Amino acid sequence: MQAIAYNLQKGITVANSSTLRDIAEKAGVSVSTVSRVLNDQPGIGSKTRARVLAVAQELQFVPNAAARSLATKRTRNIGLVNYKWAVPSQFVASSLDSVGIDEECQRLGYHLLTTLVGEQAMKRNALQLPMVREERVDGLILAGPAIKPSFIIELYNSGLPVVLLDNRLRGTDIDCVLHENETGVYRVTQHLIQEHQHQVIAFLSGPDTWLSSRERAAGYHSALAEASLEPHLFLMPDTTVETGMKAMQTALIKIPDLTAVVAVNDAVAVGAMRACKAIGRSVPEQIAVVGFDNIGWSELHDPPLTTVHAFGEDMGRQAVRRLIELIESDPNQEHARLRLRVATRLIIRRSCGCD
Amino acid sequence: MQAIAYNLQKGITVANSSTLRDIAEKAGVSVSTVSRVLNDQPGIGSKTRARVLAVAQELQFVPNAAARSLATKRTRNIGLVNYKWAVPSQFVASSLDSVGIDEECQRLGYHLLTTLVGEQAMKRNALQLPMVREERVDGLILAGPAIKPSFIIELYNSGLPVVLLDNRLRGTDIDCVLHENETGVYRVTQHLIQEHQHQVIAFLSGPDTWLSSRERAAGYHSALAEASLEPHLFLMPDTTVETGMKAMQTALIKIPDLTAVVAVNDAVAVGAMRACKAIGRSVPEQIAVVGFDNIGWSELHDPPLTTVHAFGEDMGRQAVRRLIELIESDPNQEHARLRLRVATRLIIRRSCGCD
DNA sequence: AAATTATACGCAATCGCTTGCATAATATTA
DNA sequence: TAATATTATGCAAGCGATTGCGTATAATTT
Repeated sequence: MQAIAYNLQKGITVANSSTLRDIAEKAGVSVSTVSRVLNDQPGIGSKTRARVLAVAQELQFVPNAAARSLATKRTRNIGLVNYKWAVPSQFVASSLDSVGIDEECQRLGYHLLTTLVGEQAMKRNALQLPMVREERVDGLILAGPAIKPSFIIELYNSGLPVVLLDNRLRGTDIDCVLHENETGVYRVTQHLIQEHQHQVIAFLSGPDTWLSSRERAAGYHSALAEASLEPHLFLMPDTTVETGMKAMQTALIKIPDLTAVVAVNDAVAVGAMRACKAIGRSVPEQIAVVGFDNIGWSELHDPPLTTVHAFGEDMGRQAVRRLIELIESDPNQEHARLRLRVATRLIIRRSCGCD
Repeated sequence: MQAIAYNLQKGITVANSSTLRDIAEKAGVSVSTVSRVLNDQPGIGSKTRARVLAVAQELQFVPNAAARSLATKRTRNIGLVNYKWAVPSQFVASSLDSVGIDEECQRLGYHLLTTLVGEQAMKRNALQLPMVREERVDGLILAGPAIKPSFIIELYNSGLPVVLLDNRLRGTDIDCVLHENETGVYRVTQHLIQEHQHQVIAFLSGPDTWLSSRERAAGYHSALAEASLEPHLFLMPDTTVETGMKAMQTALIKIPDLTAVVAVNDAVAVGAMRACKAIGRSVPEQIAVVGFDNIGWSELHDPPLTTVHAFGEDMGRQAVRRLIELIESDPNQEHARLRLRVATRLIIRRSCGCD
């Protein structure tokens, strides 16, 4: 093995980055002038301004976050609160949100503090969240339907800007960004009905306390109602593959002539397909199955899953934009509540019967 | 729909949390005394101490992070740098690390700043990372094998505490925490040889620049050498399902009598199985396939994947512990480099031929 | 040219907490 | 009991920014 020569110089710690004072001295002006120049404030002569800017450039000045925060009461950090699923695979769908969130933060010069909250943590007061208590964030994105209403309310009432991701709170005007759940499921259900002439279609739904479940169920219902078909709804306590399997088993027993299933998400859909396979019913020949989310694995399944693509990355981006809007807006000035919807797209593959 | 009544009081913004001064006045002592009490420093009478503590409790005092940082030059934030995969599904395996990282941070009173760096960002100097430039973190966890050596070196040389997760840099003494890659793959390969009498076994490896790939390949090699079998190594530019499929196709053509494959990770293994299915070779009857990671879906695959379980959560936890150790240790005092290995576990399912 | 209004800039306080040093209070020793 | 060593506390100067207010210059108006 050949030794690799890196230019190691640990210990020669990087020089402390320069301060406003350094710039001020070198440019022969006062600290406050420098501050004003660097913050694009008016009232500074163009000549001075140029000189200061030049020196700042030369010294590679970067403002110290702590000092700035202390003076301005703003951190330029935002917090992302995710639910800590007991089952790790549940994280999959939301990981894409994070990508969008991260990118948009970077783009807008914000930093992202993340944290997971479990059932345990949600029993305590939300203001006990470390990042909130210690005033480390200017605002929060609360992601997913599993964050408890009381938790949300506590944060919202504290005055901290908050936006909900993939969730909403009835009776409040908390901003949120959501998938077009209803339309998405409506379309895929309609597809089953119109293209494949299914008559007996079940819906495997998540908890009724989750907005996305309710809305997706609504989409299912309206598609069925439109075709005068009878709905069959199955509620599950969560939306994992395992739960999907169980629900599907129940469904198959309770509805002998079942020919199609729309699942509240892809994980459940996969579970449903496994259940079918387990009792020897082929998908999609005997039972059609469709999902929601379009997670990576849905394409690789056999048969490939027909599903509704959720643009998680865009959702994340929108949430960040809105949150920063709230943060930077004048808190005294009333602003309209915003509910953003991000469109979905039908992804036709084979599990619906298409080929 | 029934209206839901929440106790909304937006605008009644939470009272600014109390400061040292508030406590000092109420307790009739000086600010510095309060500070000393709250930081458990010696030299304060037990009586005063008790009184201060009581008042602090009563006022629900929480120190302001910005002020504290400004004074101490420490943030109690650590940064997590992840590689921004082009293919979203690549995120899956590392998502578990994050859980451990987050938990351990919370436990130790630190906060987690996360960011994704893509190829683009890695071309710039690592010190340009926003969270580093603005001194928002006390240390960094650099996760995954795709972070460029030059990037790592730049950070390390700056004196910022750094620990590598699932990666290592030859010729440096940068701390890292790693899976027991070699042992893990050695075992699973041995299993194929000893329990299933395979003689022609290929290894589908990731880029040779990735430590985990090299080490896993080494495990494969030593198991084969031990049994005097001839190795067949296939290198891939990345480790997605798609790449795995392609690599497997090549392998099947180049080695007609191939009977088993060990994949550098589960995604690749899934790709390999798909390739087999595509040309009608059954797994495990005609070709055995095993993986590494034990991601959620590996159990659900048909056949269920035999693999090596990687304890990602523990890795993350260890990384945090070590990083904080570095952060809080005296920077002048030399400390030994640490390379932590987290053991793996063989998960026998059906894709190897067991039942 | 004197008076008035703008324009540029500096002074100094402030944000909330830490910490070296001085000093008052108490305990120890001779 | 006086002298000395301890212990407990306060003062005040930072840390690195922002910002209200005052003032010397320059520009404008009579």
